[in-house]
Amino acid sequence: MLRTPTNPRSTPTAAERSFRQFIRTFGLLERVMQPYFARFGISGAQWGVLRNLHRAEQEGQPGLRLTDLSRRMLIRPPSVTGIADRLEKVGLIVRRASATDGRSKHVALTEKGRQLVEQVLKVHPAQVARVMSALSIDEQEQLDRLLVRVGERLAVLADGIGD
Amino acid sequence: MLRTPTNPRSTPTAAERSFRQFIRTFGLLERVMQPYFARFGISGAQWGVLRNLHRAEQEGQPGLRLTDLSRRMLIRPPSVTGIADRLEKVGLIVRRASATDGRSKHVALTEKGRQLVEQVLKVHPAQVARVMSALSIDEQEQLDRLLVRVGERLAVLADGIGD
DNA sequence: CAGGAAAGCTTAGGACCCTAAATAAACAGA
DNA sequence: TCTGTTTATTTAGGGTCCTAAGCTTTCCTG
Repeated sequence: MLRTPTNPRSTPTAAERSFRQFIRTFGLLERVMQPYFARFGISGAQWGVLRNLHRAEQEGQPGLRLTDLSRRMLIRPPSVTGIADRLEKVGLIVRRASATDGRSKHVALTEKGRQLVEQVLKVHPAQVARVMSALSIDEQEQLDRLLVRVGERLAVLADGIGD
Repeated sequence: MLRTPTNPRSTPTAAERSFRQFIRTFGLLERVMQPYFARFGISGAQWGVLRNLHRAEQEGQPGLRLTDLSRRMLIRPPSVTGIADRLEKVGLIVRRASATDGRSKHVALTEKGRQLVEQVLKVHPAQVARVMSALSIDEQEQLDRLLVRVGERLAVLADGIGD
């Protein structure tokens, strides 16, 4: 009844271990970030929208289409619709019809939204550092490079799905 | 209107880059794994339950409590309840009252569930390898070590949440 | 040997992600 | 120009995760 040498359970490969650890660590990250964002009354996904709108503003774009947000955040358009609905309901963003394209809607920060983003930005770098300071700068760069490589592979695999 | 040297946007730190890349890469992973599991009619979370039950069986445990699953999968008990509900509805697992503790319920694979797990296990290592083969074995081990360290830090941070 | 604390599970409600399909507008080629 | 395709958004429905709160059973301490 004890494990035998031929039992695959006894020798997980490096691929299996890193794969599992990746999923595990991400779960923990969500556990930490959710209460952090909750302090500001938002969720992680909502922060993603707000931050992207803020960046766009700083680059001279007064707003973004929902499709742009979808592409930047790597989520599907229906997911963006839902997040935008909730942010609009609490007055952090506004939806406006595009002047040039009757199909699309632009989404932009309200003054209230802008202020919230700036409030979060005051502490956000410290929060990110708090998490990543488990690693040295060199190791952070190493991790980044490894994840970029895995990400590129995943992008290829994700593409090949719609057969 | 152009970026100035003092604009934080111009110099993301290694911490910020690796943090962002981690979230980004995980999103891509889900995008790839979801359709993969869908081929078997299950979700990633459901696979997590089935695989844990299968492992428990191989170690001589005929079933697991919902709380055990919650701890192994790093998710809260109510989430396990939902997943178990759906797996039970399609006949892949069964819930049974514990003989020794009136509070808890044991969950176990049905024959149908066991067969599904074995079917998935036939191709799963290859799928994991397909993703992780973006890295050499050495790099996979490096990634694992880095993620373990970040995970340990996150576990500490997650603990300190319930002030 | 009570009565309160802790443990295990579930329900309720909110936010998120996805796919599939419905609109509506823009585009493009015959 | 007219029709067929593509693009942008939304709706509908399923599955996951969370917190808060309720119920039952067990544990433990006075």
